[in-house]
Amino acid sequence: MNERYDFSGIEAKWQKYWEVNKLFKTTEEAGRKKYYLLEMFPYPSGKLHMGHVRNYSIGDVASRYLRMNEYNVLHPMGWDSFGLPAENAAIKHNIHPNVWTWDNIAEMRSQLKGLGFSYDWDREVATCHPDYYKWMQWIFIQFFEKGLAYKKKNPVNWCSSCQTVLANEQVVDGTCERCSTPVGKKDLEQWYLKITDYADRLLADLDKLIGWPNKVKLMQKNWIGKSTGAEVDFMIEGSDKTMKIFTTRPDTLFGVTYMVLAPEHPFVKELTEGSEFEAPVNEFLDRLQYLSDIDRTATALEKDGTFIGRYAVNPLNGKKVPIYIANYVLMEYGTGAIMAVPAHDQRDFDFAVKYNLDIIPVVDSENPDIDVNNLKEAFEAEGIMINSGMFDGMDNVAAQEKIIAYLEEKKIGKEAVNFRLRDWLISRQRYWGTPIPMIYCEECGWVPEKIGNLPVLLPTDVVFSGKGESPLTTSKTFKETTCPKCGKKATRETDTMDTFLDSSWYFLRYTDAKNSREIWDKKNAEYWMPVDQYIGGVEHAILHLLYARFFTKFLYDIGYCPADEPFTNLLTQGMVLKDGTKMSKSKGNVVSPEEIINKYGADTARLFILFASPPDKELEWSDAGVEGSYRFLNRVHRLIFELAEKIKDAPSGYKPDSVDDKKMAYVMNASIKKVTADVGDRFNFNTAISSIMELVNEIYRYKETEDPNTGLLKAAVENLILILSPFTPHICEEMWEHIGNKGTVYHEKWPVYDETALIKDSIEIVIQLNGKVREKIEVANGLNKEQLEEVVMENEKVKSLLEGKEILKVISVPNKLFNVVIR
RNA sequence: GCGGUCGUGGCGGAAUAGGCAGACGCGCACGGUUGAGGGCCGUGUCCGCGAGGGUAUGGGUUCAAGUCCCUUCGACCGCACCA
Repeated sequence: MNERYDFSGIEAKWQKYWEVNKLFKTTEEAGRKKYYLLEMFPYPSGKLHMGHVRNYSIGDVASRYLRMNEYNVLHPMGWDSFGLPAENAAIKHNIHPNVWTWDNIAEMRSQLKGLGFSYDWDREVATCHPDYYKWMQWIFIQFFEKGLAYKKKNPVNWCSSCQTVLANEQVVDGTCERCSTPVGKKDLEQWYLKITDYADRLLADLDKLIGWPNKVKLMQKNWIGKSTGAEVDFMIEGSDKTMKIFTTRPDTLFGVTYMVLAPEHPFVKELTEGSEFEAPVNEFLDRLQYLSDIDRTATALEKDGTFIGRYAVNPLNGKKVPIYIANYVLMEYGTGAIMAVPAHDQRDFDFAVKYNLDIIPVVDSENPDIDVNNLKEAFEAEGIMINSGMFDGMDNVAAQEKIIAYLEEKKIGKEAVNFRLRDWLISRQRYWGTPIPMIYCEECGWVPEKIGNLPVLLPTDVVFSGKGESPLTTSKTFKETTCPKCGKKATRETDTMDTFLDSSWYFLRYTDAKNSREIWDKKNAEYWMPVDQYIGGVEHAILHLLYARFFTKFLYDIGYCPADEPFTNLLTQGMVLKDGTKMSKSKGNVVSPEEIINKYGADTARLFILFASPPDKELEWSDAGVEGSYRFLNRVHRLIFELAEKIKDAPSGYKPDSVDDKKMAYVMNASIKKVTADVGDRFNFNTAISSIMELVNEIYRYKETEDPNTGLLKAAVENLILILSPFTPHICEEMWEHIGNKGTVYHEKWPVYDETALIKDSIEIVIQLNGKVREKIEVANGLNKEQLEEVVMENEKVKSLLEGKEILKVISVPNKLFNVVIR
């Protein structure tokens, strides 16, 4: 150790030591308490950004802390390495996606190592590696064989810029989540995963996830969007068709004054063909088609529709009501058709007002200010049934059940549940993804590739046009094959999988990353799963986390995963901001980790990023703050360098005698306690670090006192290095060695604090009058209520404050405060 | 529009179970060390001369409120015609 803090020398030295000694290698050890700590793996875009540094610094502190607490910690890292940027780079720079991706991985891996993160690199995975996507294909085939993967033709979201379809989840405000291009519709035959079969479980099991932020659970809940109600059949006059609708308000059935079909509903054409209404309906449909998805879903969009010339019959009261098509009814939700009750639904109300349709109230408000016969807006609250025949007078909530029972009895409807969640469209017309391992045979239909033939390798003889169709179709060797079932000529699926599939199970592969015989040894999954702590950005609250839960449940069902939820605890870290906004190239406010590491070292970068803000909140980047962290490490370094000689021959025990000794011992033990709680229980690294700073300040003070106890000084120095080591491991290794230790601080046990040192002889008591602080006094520790009252009342200042006042009440809180209520 | 989170010094933030508001750090000021600068060390730093006041706003509960309840204002996030 030099007198000067040579961070680059220190960091290179210890990173090499860790690597040579395989310090972070983890093996399954039966009987030892395990902890699976996982950070979201990155997309290898080129270089790390500050968000990565934050994510992985949080994880690394937790990992190192847990290891010092003798957990067997699985802390892996890998690459979410399929995806569009590689392909776009290929088109732009004429470099193969494979080359581009692996170059980036090499660069980012070395950056991660340069930050000193304690990963077990022997378990590294990359989703673009055939050893990985082989098992991705295997999982897909399991889905197919269980009937959960299917192909259907449907109008799908199409991004004209990315030239591919998008899942519903990837459409944000009507635009592509990646490039913000307005998303259009295209009728295509695509592969889907039947996530809707798991909707109920995905919803119900959210309750089990007590270690997840409520915000994330709520977002998932809303996304799944379960609503309960009824399906009701309405006869269409002069047709053999029945119009099936879904409603959450069966109690309002008597208030139906018109019906609406979604414009895309298949009935529309049939019911209008050849009639005088065909022309106006087609005109309306043309007008709608013209609108983009954004316009169509905009809030401000006015209700618009047209009568189609047909009538439906209300099965409860036989009433004839007109059928409309309207822009506010969606084909994708429910049955694509609704009953309209303008009196009790605001959308229907708006539409009825515009087209001068009847408004019939069937629920009366108990609030006298609301006249349901003269509504200014829909009355959507609860009330008493009216105009509803045999149901009149009932409470409308109770009436829902009764009406459903009646519908079921008459076989005109039934109780029904609807989800907002749709099946997951997983086909992508792109190259850089896992080939879908399916083969189409004229005789046998869609047949999965034989397991023994996996992986279906990505061909390399392809053309990257970036246009419309999967590049795989341009391969001369890929498409033509034979049917695995009947042996006849057949063709391969040329689409690839959405990369979100790859990331839906990587955490399981880490448990046995190099297994070439099977996806993983079930014993390993049994040992490590579930992930105890998952850490990543909140931007994955819906997509990735929902898909990962879905995969885990499926793999659980087929016996490959011991847990039916993947992540016990979830920490969603906040964004890294600069000047109040997200760092981005276009804003020119990016601070690169590389430049910070070169200037101050990895330890300073880690320390600052953990100190500046609690992990789950946003972090405002501050160059001055980085300087401060660097200054602190220098201060620690100087302290240890100075004291090393002094404590060399110090005794290993100590007995605090003087007031200074006791204070030193107190701060030392309080810091250990605080850091243990903040890191171990709360993930509040910022306050842990401030407590370590207080310890450093106290050691600085104590060493200058008259006769510092060298044994105590030694203990303080050792404990300081130990509790600081998860945050800034390199400098701590160096200091640990410098004060005469062999080996690595990483193998040391986390220090325990001495509770007795935290008991002070005397305590400062706050004295309040009517809740306002008026005086503070020192009293002996441990006085009970009565003793405390006695001491306080003897106090001269208190006596004078109370003079001439009437004491109404006293509140005595031992070791804390004393409040006198006076008049 | 609906749902949620959150408003604390000049700044990042602390106050973990209702009990001393502003820990720790940044910045700033002054002093020391130094040939100077930087670095380092020390002192001070919510407002007010003071009594006192103070956690966006106004109210409530309580002996006691940053913390619990309600009002208003503001910021941010998610969803957005889901029948």
